[in-house]
Amino acid sequence: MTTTRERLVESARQLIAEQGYGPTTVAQVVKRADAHPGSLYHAFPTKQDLLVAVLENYLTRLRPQIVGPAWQDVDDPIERVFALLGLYRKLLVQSDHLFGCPIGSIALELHDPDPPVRALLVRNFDQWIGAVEECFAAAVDRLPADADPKKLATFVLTTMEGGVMLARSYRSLDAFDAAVASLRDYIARLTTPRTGGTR
Amino acid sequence: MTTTRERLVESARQLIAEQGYGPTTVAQVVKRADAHPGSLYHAFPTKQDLLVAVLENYLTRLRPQIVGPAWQDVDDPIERVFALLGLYRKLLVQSDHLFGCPIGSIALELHDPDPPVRALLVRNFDQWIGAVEECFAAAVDRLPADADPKKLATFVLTTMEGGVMLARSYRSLDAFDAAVASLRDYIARLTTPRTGGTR
DNA sequence: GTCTATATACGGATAGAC
DNA sequence: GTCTATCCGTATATAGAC
Repeated sequence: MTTTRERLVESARQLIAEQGYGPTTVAQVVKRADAHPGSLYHAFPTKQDLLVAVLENYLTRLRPQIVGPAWQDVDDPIERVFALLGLYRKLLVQSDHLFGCPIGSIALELHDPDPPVRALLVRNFDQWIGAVEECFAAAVDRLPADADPKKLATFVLTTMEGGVMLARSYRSLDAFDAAVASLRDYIARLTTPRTGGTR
Repeated sequence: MTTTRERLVESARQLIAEQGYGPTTVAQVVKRADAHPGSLYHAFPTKQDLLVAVLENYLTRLRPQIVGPAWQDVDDPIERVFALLGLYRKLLVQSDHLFGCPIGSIALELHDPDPPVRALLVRNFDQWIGAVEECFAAAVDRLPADADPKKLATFVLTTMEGGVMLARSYRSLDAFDAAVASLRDYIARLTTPRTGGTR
């Protein structure tokens, strides 16, 4: 059983992911949720309040919807990093290269978001970085002594965000794959120092 | 001496960079260009035609406005890669972390751009990658035999785009610096194999 | 707390004189 | 090719009955 409020947030989440925040109208949200304008404005006085709820919802979805499935059959911490990137690749394939990271898309669409929105974007990025940071932290014994798990996790995020951006623009996985392959090469050189070179 | 058309494109370019494409209104463009609606619609029948002109304009600006200044005092091809990233860092500092790559921002704002727009986004990305690819091509003798200059250049672009995205969201250079430092570490390990590890 | 109907503002685009 | 004035659709948000 779902409440009207839950259906509104879910509808808004989908529409914003598909079209962006600006182009998504409250009328569309109301229609997809099979609700009415009065109900929406009762739960969310402004459109931005709805966006805040969507961004809070993404915080609760990262582990069960993204990280969990990606790590389902992968135990090695370093491989989990690339399993996560592999999931984004799968989403690109499934969507015919239309997929975009919803957080990254909102972050770039809104050039100067109001503080509550920006704070939630930051929390979403922090959570993603934190998940990847766990992997590198679990593999510290295979990394150089001066390696910084959080720094590496941030690098993984920039690679994902940049890769998804280019995949959608090029309608091709080439750039995404090139970036991820380079990242894999880097991590391989980090984890197995002094033996690479010829592969 | 500038034509009305040139002033319109320049005004649109600035406003779109500041606010995004959707939020920029033709009324704003006309006002900043000190022109009138009739003139704009004479030169650009639709708002999208104006966007196309802006994206074509960016193609002509990359070398003189971005790449040229970044490489002014840098001859080493590998250092030129990081000088270019350094310029983006400078733009972030100067703008109090509000800067965003205009091409990347438009690419993510428009979830499914019309073909002429998408083609121009691709040409802009291609041109950026091409400039960095030149650097790696000029340094092939210092790279592993199987290194691919274009692949590396694409990786640099994802790092820049992801880094700029995070810098603007966090209002901080930390994530940008972490990504660029990781990239530098990678390139260092590529160019000086079998000697790294302790730095 | 849900619904219908609507106010109010603003956007892109156009008309037509000059 | 430039200007003034304006149309028309649509968007957020509100009013107020139930």
